[in-house]
Amino acid sequence: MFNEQTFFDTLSDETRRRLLVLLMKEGELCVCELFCALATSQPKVSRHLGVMREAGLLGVRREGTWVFYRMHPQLPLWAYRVLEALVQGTASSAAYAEDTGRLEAMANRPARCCT
Amino acid sequence: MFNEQTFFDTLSDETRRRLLVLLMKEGELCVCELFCALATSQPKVSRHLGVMREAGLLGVRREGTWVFYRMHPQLPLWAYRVLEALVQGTASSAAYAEDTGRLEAMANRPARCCT
DNA sequence: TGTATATATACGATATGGCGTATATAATCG
DNA sequence: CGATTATATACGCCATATCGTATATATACA
Repeated sequence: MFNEQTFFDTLSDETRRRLLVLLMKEGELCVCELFCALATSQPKVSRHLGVMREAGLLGVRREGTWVFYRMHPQLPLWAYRVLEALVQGTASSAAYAEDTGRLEAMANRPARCCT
Repeated sequence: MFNEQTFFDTLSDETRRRLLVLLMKEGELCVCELFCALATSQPKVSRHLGVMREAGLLGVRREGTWVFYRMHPQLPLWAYRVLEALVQGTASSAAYAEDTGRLEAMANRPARCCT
């Protein structure tokens, strides 16, 4: 079940907020797309995704060797509204533009993943 | 100016969230009302209020020896929406009911303060 | 079965944040 | 000014979270 404290702990980390904004906007992304978009290391992103999955924030789907993450379909409405407000607040930021820029610049995703 | 990281750091603490919800609902409260409502110590509440004031989340008004806190009037819209969603998520919680219960049970506030 | 790719986890080090207690500041009033 | 009430800050302690690096797991494919 969903815990308020855990939810806000999640939001207190910038990396996790960037991941959440991307997933809110793009719908579903694989791990390699996410750490490419954020220009950071794979273990770092995996750890943060794991935290959010255990917190009930994210849903996961495996397809071959790729793992796709998305927002959890049964997220409480109030939590979803918090995230929508976060997306709104982030929309015009330079950091978000850079993240989406790298995501869109990534060739053949996820078929030929970054390394 | 308003910092996103600082804002979410604020929300990661339960005491601060309880204070924010009370201020969102009640509009303006003095320090003694707040630490009575939360049934906790005065220094603890003062420190958290100070953190939120410096973060640009709260406005302050002094009246004699009392200090009244309220939500900052120029809070960014997206941040206000986050807080509205938090209020919604908290509305039916037992903790919130207890906080408001203690606040309303407090006699002659703020004229004759607790202790 | 062996290798390669994608993802997850373990571990030690470091940094940060919250707490309780004590004390300092600020304002009122006699 | 001295005392009282209300609020703010200082300090030391402890718990937790994040990071980088290394390694483990899982799947696909030759």
